[in-house]
Amino acid sequence: MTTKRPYSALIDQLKTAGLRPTRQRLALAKLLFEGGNRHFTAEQLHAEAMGAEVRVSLATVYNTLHQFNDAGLLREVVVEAGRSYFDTNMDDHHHFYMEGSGELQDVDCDEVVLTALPDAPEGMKVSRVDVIIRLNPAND
Amino acid sequence: MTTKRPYSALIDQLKTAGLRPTRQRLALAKLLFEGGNRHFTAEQLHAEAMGAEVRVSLATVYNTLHQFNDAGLLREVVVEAGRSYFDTNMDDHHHFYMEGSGELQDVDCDEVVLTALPDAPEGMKVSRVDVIIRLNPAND
DNA sequence: CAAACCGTTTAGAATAGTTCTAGAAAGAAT
DNA sequence: ATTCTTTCTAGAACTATTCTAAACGGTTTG
Repeated sequence: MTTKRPYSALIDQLKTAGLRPTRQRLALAKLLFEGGNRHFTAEQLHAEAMGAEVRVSLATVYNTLHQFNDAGLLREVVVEAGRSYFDTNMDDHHHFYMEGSGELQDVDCDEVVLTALPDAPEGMKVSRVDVIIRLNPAND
Repeated sequence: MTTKRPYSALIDQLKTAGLRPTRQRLALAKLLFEGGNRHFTAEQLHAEAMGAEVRVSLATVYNTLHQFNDAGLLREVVVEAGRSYFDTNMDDHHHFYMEGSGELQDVDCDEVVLTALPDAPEGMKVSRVDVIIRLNPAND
């Protein structure tokens, strides 16, 4: 077993990203990256941390999420004005968005095939292509 | 000339949508739909209205934009958390988004070809597919 | 045309989500 | 240990948006 150094992988990831492995960052990273991929808002993560043993301020949650985003450990998904979602799945993929419940669901990248993309305008380069499939309850 | 009934088309559109053609709605509709397609935020439209002859409250701008959106006269585009953009172009199309400047640009739908889309989950139907091509300044 | 009716507008307050601030705490360096 | 610097915190501030209650204005009716 490797229980002696429980979070060495996480610590290394943080260090590599130029982030000191503080108690708070480790605790949040643990919540986020242990177990499968997740979608959540800052408020949700904060509530979850408070519910668990972890005591972090909301400001720290926001800071940490942005730092993790910049470091490529997670990504922000914009589907709704006035609310930021984050996604720990860093594979190339897209999203279903349930407009009623506000729920997000991953769509594997091979299920959405983009066979044509326009050239970026002069002096610009594409940083990312987001495909959001908005869903409503069917009433058949 | 047809200056006698200058906005009869707009008036009819509003009536058809179940909206009374009030002074404010007509003035905003005029700003929005005369001249080509546009991207803007509520604040921008409000500022523009104030700059012109039109006196409308910000709350009315928000109300009107949502009513127009629901009526299918324009559509909301979500590209950035914490800020709503609206687009008067109702043709099927997608968007470039300049992450630096916050500018939006239309991408004709035949420039983005989606050859595969996943089935919507049970009991759901697709209401819209948004493709957002995020751009950054190239530094070649 | 007047009166009444109800949708609409308004200014300002309220709210939600996020960011900022200044001081306290805690890793890291010496 | 001491210093140095980054990070954390609570709470204030800020931004975009929505709500509220009262005033207004189209519209319909008599």
